[in-house]
Amino acid sequence: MAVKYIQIAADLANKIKHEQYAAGDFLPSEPTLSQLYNVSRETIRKALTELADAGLIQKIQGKGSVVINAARIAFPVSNIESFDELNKQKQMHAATKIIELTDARVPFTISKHLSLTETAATYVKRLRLINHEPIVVDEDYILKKYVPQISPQQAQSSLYHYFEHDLGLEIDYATKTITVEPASASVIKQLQLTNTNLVVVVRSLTYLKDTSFFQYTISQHRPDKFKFVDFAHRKNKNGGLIL
Amino acid sequence: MAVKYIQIAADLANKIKHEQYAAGDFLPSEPTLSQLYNVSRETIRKALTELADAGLIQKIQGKGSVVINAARIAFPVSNIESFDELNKQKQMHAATKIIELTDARVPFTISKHLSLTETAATYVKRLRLINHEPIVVDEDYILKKYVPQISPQQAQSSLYHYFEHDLGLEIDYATKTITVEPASASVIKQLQLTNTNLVVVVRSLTYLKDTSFFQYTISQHRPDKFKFVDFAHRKNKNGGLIL
DNA sequence: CAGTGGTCTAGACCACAAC
DNA sequence: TTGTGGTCTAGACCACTGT
Repeated sequence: MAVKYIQIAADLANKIKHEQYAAGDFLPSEPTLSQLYNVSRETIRKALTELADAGLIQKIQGKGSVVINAARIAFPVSNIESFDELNKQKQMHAATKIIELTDARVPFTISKHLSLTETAATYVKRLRLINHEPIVVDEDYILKKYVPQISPQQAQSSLYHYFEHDLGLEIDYATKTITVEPASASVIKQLQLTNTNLVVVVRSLTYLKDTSFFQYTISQHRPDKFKFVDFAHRKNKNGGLIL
Repeated sequence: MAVKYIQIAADLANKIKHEQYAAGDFLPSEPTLSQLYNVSRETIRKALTELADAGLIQKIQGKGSVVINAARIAFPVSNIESFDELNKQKQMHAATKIIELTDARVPFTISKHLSLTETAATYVKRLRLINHEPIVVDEDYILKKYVPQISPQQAQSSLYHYFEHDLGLEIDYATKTITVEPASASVIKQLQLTNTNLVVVVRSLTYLKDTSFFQYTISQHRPDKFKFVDFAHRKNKNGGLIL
């Protein structure tokens, strides 16, 4: 049996999705929900906080919790999603072509920055295609310390699935930068760029639940196929927590 | 006097910043902090949750809260920051040049999508320069319903400051998309693009605390000057809350 | 005023990590 | 087993929104 507030959040999210609570409606008040689900009010509040963080509702003091217009748009690359997960969600035909799979060391620019002691890694370079069009060139450095071996079969399918389900690694967070940069000749060829030499570069540093650095990824996207969707609450209204 | 858990979070954040708690260290346990600050444990937990959301610590069940390597990188465009706020943080010389300031209506592609009833807006087009280089062309549609008048002086400085401090509007959240698109001839000229005709386009829909739509912004960035930094916890491990 | 969400408490029990 | 964080409760008081 899972945790109550997650169950309640999932239940409410489902009702919002099926428009039992439509956009603009108010949810029942916290005391009411507390009775409905037969839990304490704090538990209801945790559930509602989940929904607010997910952008499904907006809490308004003195009034209630409003369901937000769920007109969200396509292809979110945020929140540490993998190519494979994206693919499932969007029901597109995806394919992966391995370009390289060797041993390597995490680039020095990264390892010095993180003061890594172990830099032995597996390097994987892959071309991602959607509906038979090349979209992304992914390069991964995966620390040997956590994943000693990666087979071509594993690189072919979802590495995340392999890491999480088969190896039991728990990925927790990532820092990501997005820039636009000129591509190398080989990447231009692989992505079949014609009118430009620019690609969108997403660099990710991925960490495990115990805060250890685990993976460095460089994704080079075709600029005409790239879309990043973000939902953000305004912050720093309070005590700061800056930098 | 502000809220306790925010104060505590700010205090801890400060101590982390000044390396009283260094990266890799564990914070005192929750019961210990509870005694130190003379508050209940739930209040401590709220403070720690703030720090975790901000990416300053990582909570590990059974072990404690670790201070995360704060080697975060520059120029975060996330979390609904304004050009002006960015400028202050980074201590660069910024300037704004107004290109256009007229009445207009929110573009139909947006208004139909949000089923707006009121579409009367002020349109502002501005060129942003950093260290005397053109960086961004911003176009804003601001609903007249909330901001009847915008003077050139106000458009020249920070509109956010005007909205929040002078008008008392409370901006709460935004949805944002990032794409790469060919620029118009005028934008190419304004941004002084030479080797490319591509710009990074950030489109934002901004909402107030009462969930009402308030502003639509289109920012066109010089690709060589664009950088987006993101910090994300992995989600969807729990009950879902998908889409 | 009554009803809403926001904060806070003092305790309880559970899940996990380390010894 | 001990100590850690994770969940949950039943109640309290405060701040804000409406009437």
